[in-house]
Amino acid sequence: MNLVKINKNISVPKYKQIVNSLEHAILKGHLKKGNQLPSLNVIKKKHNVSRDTVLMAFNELKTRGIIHSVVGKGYYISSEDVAISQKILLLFDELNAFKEDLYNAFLDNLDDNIKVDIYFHHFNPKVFHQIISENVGNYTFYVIMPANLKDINDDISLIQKDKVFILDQLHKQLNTYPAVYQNFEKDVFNGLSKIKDKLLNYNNFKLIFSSKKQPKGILNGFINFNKSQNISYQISEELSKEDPEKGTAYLVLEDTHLIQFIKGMKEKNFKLINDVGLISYNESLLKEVIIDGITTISTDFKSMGEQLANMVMNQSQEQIENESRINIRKSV
Amino acid sequence: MNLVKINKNISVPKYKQIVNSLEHAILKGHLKKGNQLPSLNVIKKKHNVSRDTVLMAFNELKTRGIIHSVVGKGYYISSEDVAISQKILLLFDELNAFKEDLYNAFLDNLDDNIKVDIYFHHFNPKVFHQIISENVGNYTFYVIMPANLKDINDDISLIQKDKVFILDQLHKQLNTYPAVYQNFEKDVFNGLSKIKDKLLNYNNFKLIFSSKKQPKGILNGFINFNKSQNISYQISEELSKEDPEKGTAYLVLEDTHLIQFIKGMKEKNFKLINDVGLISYNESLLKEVIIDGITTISTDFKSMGEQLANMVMNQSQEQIENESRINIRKSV
DNA sequence: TCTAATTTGTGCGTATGTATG
DNA sequence: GCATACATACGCACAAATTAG
Repeated sequence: MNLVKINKNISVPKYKQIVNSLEHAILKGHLKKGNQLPSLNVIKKKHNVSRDTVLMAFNELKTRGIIHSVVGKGYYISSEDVAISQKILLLFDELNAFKEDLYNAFLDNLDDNIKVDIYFHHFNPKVFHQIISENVGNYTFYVIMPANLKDINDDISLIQKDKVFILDQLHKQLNTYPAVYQNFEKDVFNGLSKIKDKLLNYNNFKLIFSSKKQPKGILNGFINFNKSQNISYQISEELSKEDPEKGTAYLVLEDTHLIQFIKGMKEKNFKLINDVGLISYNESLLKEVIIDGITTISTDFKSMGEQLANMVMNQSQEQIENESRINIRKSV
Repeated sequence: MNLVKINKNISVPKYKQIVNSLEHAILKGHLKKGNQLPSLNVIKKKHNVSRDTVLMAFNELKTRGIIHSVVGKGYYISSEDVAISQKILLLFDELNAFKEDLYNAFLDNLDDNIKVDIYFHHFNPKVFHQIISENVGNYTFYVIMPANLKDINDDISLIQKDKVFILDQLHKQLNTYPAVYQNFEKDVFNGLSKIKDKLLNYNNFKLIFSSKKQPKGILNGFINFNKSQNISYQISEELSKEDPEKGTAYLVLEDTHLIQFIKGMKEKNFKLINDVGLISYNESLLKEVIIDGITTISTDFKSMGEQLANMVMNQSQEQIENESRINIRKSV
């Protein structure tokens, strides 16, 4: 068992590398309370470092109460409570309102000694590549939201495998990584199924879907639901001038389209439920009080953050399907 | 391998020649991420230049994020992207929806070769201190949103003075720094003045103000306005069970209170304008379509981001008062 | 534990050329 | 022509971190 690893070519000081590798060995259970450490001279010889360098490392561990020394005998593990300060790289797609709940829930459920740095790839593969390649080796864990980016497997595989966690969209290529992901197809299908009676009152169901940013699962869930219920449906990138059309229900993904829809409704003097139906994607505070409340199908961002935090801290390798909820209100 | 070339007879400054030749070496693949550079003294001796000249070159590369240094060890390549000309540290208070417009406008108006890293201090002075002290010397510019944090002058003064820009709240202690700031007192006073006729229809005006997070200027502007118009007013930390009260206008700062207010209104069967008045602080997409639109007084976050970008790129040392708008709708 | 060598980081003083008004 | 500011360059001294012997 090689407890200590030293690379003299990197910028991390040698004594710190010794500390780090011993901490790691304790964390992995290779060193237990009461175990004797290799002597100063053994490490010195084996790794070609100065005796003082090893001593510096041991002194740091001693002042932190993790090891103790017995004169004439050696150094022994006195506590397995290493509490090493961990750093997490959190790579989001973009900064938007929905990140707030997720990020705050993640931080709230992490230990205080864990530091989180946020980066954004803005759906740009080059930016993604650069962020990963420049930070590989600098963090304890890497939490990555790939969004709709494909062909990022090469980048991610630069990182030590058991340090990676995937968030939100879990593509097939990333299927081997632990993840807290959203099953969009199921979320939409199940959400819509819960209000299928209401939806059957409309003679058409329209999805406003911009394929650039949104996960394809939403599209599939929408189509599957309509086929299963024999509902006639349409898919469109944007709201057209004719929208909202009487007798039609709408599933609207972006809030800008939501606004546009409601304005159009007011112009035409349409009433929700009576004339048109409206479902919005992803919950936000204010949707509860728009008109008589807008029905939303939404990722539970708070639970996503909580589960992610637990997963990272326990170094669990599961793939957890995160919840989605439908908030049924008087809009459909 | 000769990484550095200096010709003292040409007009290009020596330190720039060092920068150029190192960039060239990275482009040619002679220097890779993690490689150690020759030490200051080695280059000094070999090329017969001053140690300060080499230091100047290394400092430029450091603020661009291309190399980093470790005291007692040396300089190391941290990024092979030599196209990056500047790196900016952007220190926000917290991640929330309002940062979206600001951040995107900032990025859109910056040159492509400028990199921006985001940090959050979460209103915690210790976190603030740590972020500053860990990153001093590593960035070309530092954009800081102090929020309501006081006693951060010592931290900020660790940074070279002409590299600092202050955002949003400009306290007296930070008065000497360039800034894009909000004059909250004026924003509120002027905003309210524009609808004073409407406000005079109510017999009381209430501000829901939580002193922990919100800038005091809002409070002052509110009080000044009411005194100038002889309007009776109240200030409260939370909405009480009696709220909303008939005949009273409300200025509500947080969206959670906004929701609470509207729910209370519906329970009591109150109508906006007829029974109560409502003004919300800071614009967001959906407020336009809540009931018949909610009047908002709002910082113009987009313009804030634009002005900030111009300011940083021109290294302008002004203090710019950013606009605020009142969006008059049918809620008061 | 002590000494020594090497490294970066910082501050101060000085000198020179160049651009600006 | 003169005064001023700024960028460039050099030299020296000392502090703090790293590593060796």
